[in-house]
Amino acid sequence: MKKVSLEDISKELGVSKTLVSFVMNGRAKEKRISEEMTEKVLAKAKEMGYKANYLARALRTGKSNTLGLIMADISNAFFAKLARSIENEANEFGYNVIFGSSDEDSVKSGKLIEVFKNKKVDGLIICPAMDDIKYIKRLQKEKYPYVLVDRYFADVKSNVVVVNNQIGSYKIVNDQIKQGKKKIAMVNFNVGLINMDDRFIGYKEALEANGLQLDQSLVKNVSFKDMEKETELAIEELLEQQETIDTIYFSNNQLAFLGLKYIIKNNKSVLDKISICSFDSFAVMDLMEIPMVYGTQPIQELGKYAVDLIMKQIESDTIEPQEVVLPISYSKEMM
Amino acid sequence: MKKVSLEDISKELGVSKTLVSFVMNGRAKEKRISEEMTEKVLAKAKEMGYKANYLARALRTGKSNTLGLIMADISNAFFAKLARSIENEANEFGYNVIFGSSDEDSVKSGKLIEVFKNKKVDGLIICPAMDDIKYIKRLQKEKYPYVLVDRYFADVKSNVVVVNNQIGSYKIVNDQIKQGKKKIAMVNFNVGLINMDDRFIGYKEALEANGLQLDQSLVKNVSFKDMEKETELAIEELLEQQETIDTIYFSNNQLAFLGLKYIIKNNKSVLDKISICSFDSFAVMDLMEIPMVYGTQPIQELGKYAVDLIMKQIESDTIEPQEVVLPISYSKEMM
DNA sequence: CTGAAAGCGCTTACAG
DNA sequence: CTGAAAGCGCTTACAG
Repeated sequence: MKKVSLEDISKELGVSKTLVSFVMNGRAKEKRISEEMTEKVLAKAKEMGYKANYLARALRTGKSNTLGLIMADISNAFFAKLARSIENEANEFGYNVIFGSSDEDSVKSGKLIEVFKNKKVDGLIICPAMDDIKYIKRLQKEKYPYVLVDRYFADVKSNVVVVNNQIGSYKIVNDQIKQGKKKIAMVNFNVGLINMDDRFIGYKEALEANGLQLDQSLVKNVSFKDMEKETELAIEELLEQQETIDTIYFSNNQLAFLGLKYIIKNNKSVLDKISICSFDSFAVMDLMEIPMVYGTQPIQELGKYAVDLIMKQIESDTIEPQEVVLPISYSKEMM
Repeated sequence: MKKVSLEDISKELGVSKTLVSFVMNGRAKEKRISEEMTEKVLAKAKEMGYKANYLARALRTGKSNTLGLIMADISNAFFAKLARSIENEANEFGYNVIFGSSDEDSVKSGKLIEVFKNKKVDGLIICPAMDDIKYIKRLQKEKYPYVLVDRYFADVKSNVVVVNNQIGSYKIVNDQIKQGKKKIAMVNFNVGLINMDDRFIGYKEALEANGLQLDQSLVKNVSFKDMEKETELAIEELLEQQETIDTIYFSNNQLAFLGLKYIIKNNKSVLDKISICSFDSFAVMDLMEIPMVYGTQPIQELGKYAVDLIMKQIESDTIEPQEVVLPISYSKEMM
């Protein structure tokens, strides 16, 4: 392991740590340290293979140049891409990212928040689980820099970066109706997350706006824990009423994936009669033979804005919480 | 932000920091601190909302309880799943993970290694890019705990966790031949990575073992940087000779995805004549109408073994480098 | 232009 | 059983 410290260099050179520190941090000019001294220090540092210990610096300055990222599950394509986008933007500011997955479990996210704070991350980017509101409130009170991505809480004024779930959902469902569909089923997450709720509201409003009745038997809710099984069950139940259904609308990519998988395996021909649409896309949707309508979230932008908002907070102590709402795009022209 | 320190508690209670530290670290019994004292400290700590500053602890103990993870690109499904597996296993040991993507660029991975080391991660898990061997050699010399995943270098004895690329590849190609295919094209990465090389070797050996000639015009190499364009070009060139081809074999999931996308868009019918197979799978392969043979890597195990190997190194200073080679599984029974 | 010294918040020999 | 003190490796007022 490395062990050359500032002190080692200063001793070698018979100068103070202060001087070496200034030089190593590029403050030589500012501190009016002579050119030759600067050169000498730099040369010696290189020769000895000096590398600053960021931990020590962080302890002293209170800045770790590390961001904490908490998502439901980094192995999910949406979050994986989000993580990458956040990583890239964080790098632009000289930051690294430490991450953790909550599995939509508030106990886990609570622990992650705690640990990351104690590791002195300069800010937290969180895709909060349902019951995380208590932690978020505390962060808000402590003025700890954080930003919520993908989901948020109506009760806490936060820095937030999300897509417009309601409008996006409305458009997709409205498009189905305009195409003549009248019995549109929805498979949704029941994790109590506002983004999922909004997608449901968009669905409902599209129905209403077109004079259609909301039929609760066409709305299926699925939990995170038993996602696969419950999605399959939901599909089964829906297919039992298949004469009365002409569209199945999935509220996110995972549900769409699981649902389609089940349909294709067990009852593929039903796809001739029933349209599929999804709020969210998964990678190869458009490689499949099944025509589908789906939204695509601007993940790059979500990540970029999230980091930018964190940085603003880190740089200036108090800023008014900002809400960034981005539009989603669609797989084909819709009205 | 938090600011309650050990000292604050010790002052409140009129005891020493030492005592408080022992109690907070659960060493009260061991240090024979009285029950009541222990209780008092714990109560006060809770009351004041004390949280240990891990940075300070790390600086003092030399252990940060953080692992550095460097992959080509965390947004790639393979690496995303690997990251998750590593996260889970690291958590078991009380560790967190800081990550970075190299984009197969050795300059980037070099920087990441440096930064993570200076942030004092206790170990590095690396999916090395082609020219990373120089960094790996240095880590080896410094006895810095690290493990290579997915790829390795024949020149440096390292802790390594990989799949058996050569055998896996052999089996897939051999299976095609047994099914009567004679003209098997391969689309491969030319990033100079040993895992990719091994997949090519497996391909070659399967041909040879079956008395078939290697035809270089059927082997297409693609770079990481222009992956999409070059894959499309490769497919185009292969399809020009389509009378002479009966299988296209992709050496990883990304190439398979891009290649299939292009084929489906531009020349779907060709799939009636040409079989597709892939070393690696992507999520929805088996939802597609196209029959495919593909391998599936034991990603969970890769991550688990990687962390376990790192932990062994962290716990005992010197261990003999170990190589863990895991088998891949296949989408259907093969001979 | 340069240095001595304090301090960030811990842990851990050492001493009693 | 408990405490005073050193030290991890930095940065930064303060002084000259």
